[in-house]
Amino acid sequence: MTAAISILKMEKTCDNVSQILKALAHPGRLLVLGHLLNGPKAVGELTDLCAISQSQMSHFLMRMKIEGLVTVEREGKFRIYSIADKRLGRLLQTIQREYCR
Amino acid sequence: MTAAISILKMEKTCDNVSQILKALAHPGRLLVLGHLLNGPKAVGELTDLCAISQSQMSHFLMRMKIEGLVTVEREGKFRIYSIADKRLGRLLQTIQREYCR
DNA sequence: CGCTTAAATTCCTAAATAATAATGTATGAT
DNA sequence: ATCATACATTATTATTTAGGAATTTAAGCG
Repeated sequence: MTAAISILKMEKTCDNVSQILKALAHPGRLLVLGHLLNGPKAVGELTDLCAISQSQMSHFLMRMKIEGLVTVEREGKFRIYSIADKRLGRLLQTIQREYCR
Repeated sequence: MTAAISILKMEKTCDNVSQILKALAHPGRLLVLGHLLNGPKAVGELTDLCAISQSQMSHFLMRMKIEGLVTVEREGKFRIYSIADKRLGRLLQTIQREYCR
């Protein structure tokens, strides 16, 4: 029974999964991820796009980096953030498809 | 450009979406929803399946009902909870597919 | 009616999260 | 070496959330 397997897996993974979802579950961070879904961006770009303070954006990004949702790479004096992996991309797309219409 | 549309929608919906995700983002509630994905269940059943206290389960269910994730109906002295809609079902399945393996 | 079971509600305390402001650090340009 | 830019870090306070215990409500049964 496939449902039973899912539950067994879920019992083992729900702590990690809920950590990930907590990192997603914020209007500001969700919007940042939405923009990153369109491609990697520097902090300043994201700050402009989301119209929030530099400090708050930095906190958002730090949090999401710690949780493994985003990755950074340096490019001169900029830092370019990206969606960390395909799984998150697919999850975000599902969220958009189901709830952003 | 479909991505731009998504961002516009996301700007409008991210508060609501993040509310929903917050309600999901808890190991206990996630597990409850996992069980409900297998079909409607009474509070006592869920309490046994998840091995948590009656009080905590009731808190979980109340929270999720307020956020519209679950629905209740009375059946004698039991209260039967269900996943509120297909959208949530699909979201949960995506979460399981991507993160519960 | 009084009792039991099922579940909700209230109350309380601890812990996590969020927001803002201020300060610090690395890089590139002059 | 100095300065501006880009971003991170720290500190602080306010708000939310979590969890447990106790109480309450509602239904069914003797």
